[in-house]
Amino acid sequence: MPRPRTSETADRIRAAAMALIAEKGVAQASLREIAERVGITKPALYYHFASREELLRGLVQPLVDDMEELLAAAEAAHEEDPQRLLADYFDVTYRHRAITSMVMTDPSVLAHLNLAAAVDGWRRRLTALMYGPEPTLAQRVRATVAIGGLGDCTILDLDAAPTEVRRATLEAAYATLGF
Amino acid sequence: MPRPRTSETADRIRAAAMALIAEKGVAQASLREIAERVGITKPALYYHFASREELLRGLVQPLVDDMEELLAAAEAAHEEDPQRLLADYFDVTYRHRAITSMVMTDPSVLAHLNLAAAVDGWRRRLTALMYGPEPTLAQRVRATVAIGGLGDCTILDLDAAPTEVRRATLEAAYATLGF
DNA sequence: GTCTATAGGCTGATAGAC
DNA sequence: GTCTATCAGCCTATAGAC
Repeated sequence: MPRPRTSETADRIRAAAMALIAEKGVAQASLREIAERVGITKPALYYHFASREELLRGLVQPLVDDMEELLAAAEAAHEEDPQRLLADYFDVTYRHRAITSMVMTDPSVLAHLNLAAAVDGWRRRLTALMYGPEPTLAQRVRATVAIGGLGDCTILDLDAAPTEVRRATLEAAYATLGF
Repeated sequence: MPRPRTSETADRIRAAAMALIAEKGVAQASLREIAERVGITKPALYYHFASREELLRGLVQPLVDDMEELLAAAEAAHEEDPQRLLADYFDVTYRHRAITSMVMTDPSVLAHLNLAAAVDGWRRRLTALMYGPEPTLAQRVRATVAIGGLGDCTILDLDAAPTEVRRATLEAAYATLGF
């Protein structure tokens, strides 16, 4: 079933799926309703995506790819500066904040796509870069609070300029780390 | 439809539902599978619960009740000590960590039970107690990181003594607040 | 690329016997 | 309190016409 690399309809389907999932969660976002919003019928979706799961996987892939690339680069460069690491992590989650928000609002996407372990791995790898390969309990807790809380802030509605939110969030997360 | 105040079967149903939701998320926890685990048939559930929604609501109610009670008491006493407030908040979430974990793993329960606004209100009320009624952007961000990150820690598997996890978590959250 | 029609399975929920 | 039998409604997915 050869399909074009990029399809305008496929993009509209993805956009409709994202919006619907943000509103009602993954499980409630049915192909019927997605098709309805795009203005086509349900079977037409199957011309653009082999299955519902393939559609969902395509939604989160940009975030997954960028995060893996960031961590691989940081590990290769032995990047140890916590402020730099937090900033890079924030920027990736913020760039894909529509996806971040979707995932944080309904993490069952991760379970359904077998991505929960990957996300857990991101946290552990980030912690290892900042505190070394065998962090203490206190260090693991501090990293968890900083990274988890940072994620909460990227999706928080603060009616403030993004640059200010970014600065305030990075300051708060850095204070948590206790360096 | 008068039913006994406490029913051993109802408790077993709730336990099975909690376990199943923890494993597969709310949407995937069907009445059929819950009944199967309890060892009864699906219609038998309806003797104990009027609907699936009533069953779900009963699962999270203990956490909701305790948290509302904690906040009402803190507000009545004009409690302002951040360390005390964080500790009380941690203790409630930890006491109900099975529920906390369930909610954080799959927040769509909250949306389905119209509880998302309530949880958001908890964070705002806690922030107001610590920083006053009109916190700055930096203060709101710090409170969000501290409270959100604290929640992450109550469900983190750290293979350490609970008292140590508690101490480390409260230290990290307090450091975030920047007092 | 999109359609109509349909298969087959799962869901929450109810009726009524025991 | 629990059962069997059953309902309508929703789902993902496919077949085949245009």
